Amino acid sequence: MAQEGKYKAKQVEEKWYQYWMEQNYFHSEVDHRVPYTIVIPPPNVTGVLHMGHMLNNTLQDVLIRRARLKGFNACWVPGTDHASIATEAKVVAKLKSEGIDKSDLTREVFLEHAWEWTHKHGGIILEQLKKLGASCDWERTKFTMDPDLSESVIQVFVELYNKGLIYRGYRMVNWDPEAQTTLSDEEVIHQERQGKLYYINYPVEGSSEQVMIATTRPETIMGDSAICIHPEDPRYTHLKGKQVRVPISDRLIPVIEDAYVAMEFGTGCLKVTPAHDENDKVLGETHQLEVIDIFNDDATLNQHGLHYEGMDRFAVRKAIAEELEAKGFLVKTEEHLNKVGTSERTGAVIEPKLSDQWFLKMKDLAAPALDAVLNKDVALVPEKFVNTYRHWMENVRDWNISRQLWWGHQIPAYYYGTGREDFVVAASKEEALVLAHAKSGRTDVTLNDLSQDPDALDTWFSSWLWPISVFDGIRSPDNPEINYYYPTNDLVTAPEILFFWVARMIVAGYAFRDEKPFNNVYLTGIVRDKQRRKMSKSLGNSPDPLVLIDQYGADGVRVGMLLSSPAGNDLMFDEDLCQQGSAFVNKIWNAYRLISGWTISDEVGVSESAQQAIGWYRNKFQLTLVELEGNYDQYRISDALMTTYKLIWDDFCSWLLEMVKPDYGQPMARETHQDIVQILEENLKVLHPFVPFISEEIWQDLRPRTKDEALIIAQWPKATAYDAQVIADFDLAAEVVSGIRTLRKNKNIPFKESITLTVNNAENFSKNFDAAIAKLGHVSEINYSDQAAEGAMSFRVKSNEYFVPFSGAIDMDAERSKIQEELNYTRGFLKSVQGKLGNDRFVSGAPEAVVAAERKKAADALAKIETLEASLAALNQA
RNA sequence: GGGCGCUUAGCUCAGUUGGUUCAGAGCACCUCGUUUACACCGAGGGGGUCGGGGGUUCGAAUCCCUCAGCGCCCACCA
Repeated sequence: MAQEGKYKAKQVEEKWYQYWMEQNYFHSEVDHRVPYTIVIPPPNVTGVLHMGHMLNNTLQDVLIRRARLKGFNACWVPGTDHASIATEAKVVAKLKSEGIDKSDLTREVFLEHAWEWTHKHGGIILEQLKKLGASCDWERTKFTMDPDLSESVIQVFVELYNKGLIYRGYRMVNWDPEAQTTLSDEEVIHQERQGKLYYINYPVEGSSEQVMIATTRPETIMGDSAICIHPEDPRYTHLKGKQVRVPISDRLIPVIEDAYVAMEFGTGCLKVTPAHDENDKVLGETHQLEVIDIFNDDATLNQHGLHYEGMDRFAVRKAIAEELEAKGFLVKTEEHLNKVGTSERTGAVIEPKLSDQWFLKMKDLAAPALDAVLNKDVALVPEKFVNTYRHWMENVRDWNISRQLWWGHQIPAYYYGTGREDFVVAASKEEALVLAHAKSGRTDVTLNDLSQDPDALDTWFSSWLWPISVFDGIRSPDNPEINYYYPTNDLVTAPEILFFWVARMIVAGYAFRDEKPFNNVYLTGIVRDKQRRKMSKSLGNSPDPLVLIDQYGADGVRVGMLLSSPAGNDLMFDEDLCQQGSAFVNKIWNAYRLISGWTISDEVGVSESAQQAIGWYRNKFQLTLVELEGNYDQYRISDALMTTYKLIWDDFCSWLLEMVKPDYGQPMARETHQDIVQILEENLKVLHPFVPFISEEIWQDLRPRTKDEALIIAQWPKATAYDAQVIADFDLAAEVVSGIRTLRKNKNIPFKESITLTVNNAENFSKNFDAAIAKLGHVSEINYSDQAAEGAMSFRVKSNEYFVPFSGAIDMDAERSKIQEELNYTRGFLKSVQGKLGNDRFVSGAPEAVVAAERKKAADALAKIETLEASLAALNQA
């Protein structure tokens, strides 16, 4: 079918995506084939597509489509994450805009709102992925709060608790006063902030002396329980055993001694606030100090804050500093740069807070997961992340898995009394009751007496099971699906969640299936703008992916994303890349237009140049397949794309099609056309993972295809042996063509005007591509001669010299100086090679092959000098 | 404060075990070219003392040391 006009990406893309869906090509079921599985990093259920998703999912789609073409049973499981803190925050904000406060609602009513929100916005992002061409098995779409996945989470919690790995502890945790929940250490981002160091005097009881301490948080003096000095600090020996009076709150607190204090920092004297600092808490325990929590959950001061009660911590800091100064306690302040922990989600400054939380012991669980990565059972790509991973795993701390949120999996712990240990852990309230009876020894406890822990689990406590739970491998560990699809093959995700998610999935894999969750982890870079800023909504520097797709087509955007994204390196995104992507798509389309527009004839024979060209391309294609294999094996996807890009643009379009193209107005031999179509079809297969839509469009347009013959499920080109000599010979021929073109350009010989070409030193010239050279150089006749032609322009390729008679006046001087220049260069080159060969240490020290290569170079250079000298002499004679 | 990594053409990046098939690719740029698929094009071309310095070696973009700049991860010094 002859094709006319521009390629209409949008129409084509909608058409084929719909067709693929209708034909169910994306769906995978257990069968006899080898599986190739990817589980998607589940995006937030109410999130929208951003550039990071685009990159990530394009990569996954490339991998899955290639696997499908290679005959694997390709299964890409999509889904979404309930993202407890992010989603809850959105719902809270939405309610607030309607004048509803979360605290006015019961848990049940709030959850109704949350579900409503989820149903309304949930899955939008998956619809957006379809626009990109993502060939996910949509029938398998999962959500981390689906009933089966939720059950898996609860089951795992109960199991780990029963094994003694989950415990409830009163500990210092990271409190986000804005979201009013705790955060794991990983969710805390340390930022450098310019702050102040306040020097404050505490009066020593029973003396007129004062002792000066340094603190960055003067507002916490209300919670002070002691002053701490180093036991060997000579400056403070006299304070031992004394008491001091806390300014403003006017309480007496002891002076304690502990080697923890750094004598050289500040004044070497430290105030101890056990409720609000991790280290102080340890000191407090060692020295049995009082714990005074001065904050409410929203980080305003409570009754311990005296007249500051109800004020925000930062306002108090300022106010209290003023009061201290007014009362003469504040000695001085200094500028001080310190690291402040902030919430990854809300940006609020983290408040260390003592509270009851649930923890998972990580040390033992982490061991097999660490080994797996170190011995490359699970390969991280690029490898540099292994170091980071190891460091984290070797120093892994217990995981705080409880969150003071409602949206999520409620912790399956049930309290039956007021004592610290009056609780049981069970999958259901009914089971809990049985356990409660047993544990308490009381049979009068009823279901109504049981109250479930109000906290929800950390989001990652469900997503760490993802590769297992999507195949129901927790609840039913022996089902055929999990046995078939697990472990999955590749995981494609961002390095920022290496610890949050990837590491924990590996831990879960070994903990619950005694097997890794995936073989390879491909860590993509972060998508940044041209100024290297991370693309983010708040900066407003991120283009809308859907707008890009609208503008450049999904194929164009996919190519654009992949053009510059080596594994692990950040991607400097620039819309020009999409431009380049759609230019490539356009190029493919136009090549097809050319091919489909040719007049075919049974009357004409196959031209010699076409025959030579097709022979060459088939070899070149095979070589390229080998290269592609290498690119993919190393997850060098952008290299694989570039390899394909050059194959199509340069080899196929610029060389092959130009060589087979019939002269103007002439028809093409049927056989040639068939060969070209067959070659095009093989090209489409290697193109398909990158540009699925246009490749399918052309494939389907070439000839009618049944539903079993779609490109998406075609067979990857078969690898056959190729002749490297043919490729090398063609490279030489291409250089000859280039030589002719340069000469034409320099001498202003228009292409229309045919030339004759004389090859000197013809025994070294491969005649395999003479017709191709003639076609591309518009050469009417090729002669072979041992002698330099006279009255002709010349150029050289390797050891051959090529002459083109020139009708116009020859610029003898220019020719002479050109040859002279080359002669000088070659002589210099020979000299350096000879110098090397004259060096005994080189000849004896370097490997023989290297020395031999140098000798050959010398001989070649010598021969070249001779021919150059002869040419020069001939020129001088003329 | 500790650990890891980066610095190669105007831009984004390749360069596996040190050896002129290693100084490359794509884009951008310059020149010429549009009745014959594509100007989202074709042909041709210019451009880097491989961050600075030192060392090892017959030979270094590649190995070692050092300086400068950048990035990431981890970390409780008030």
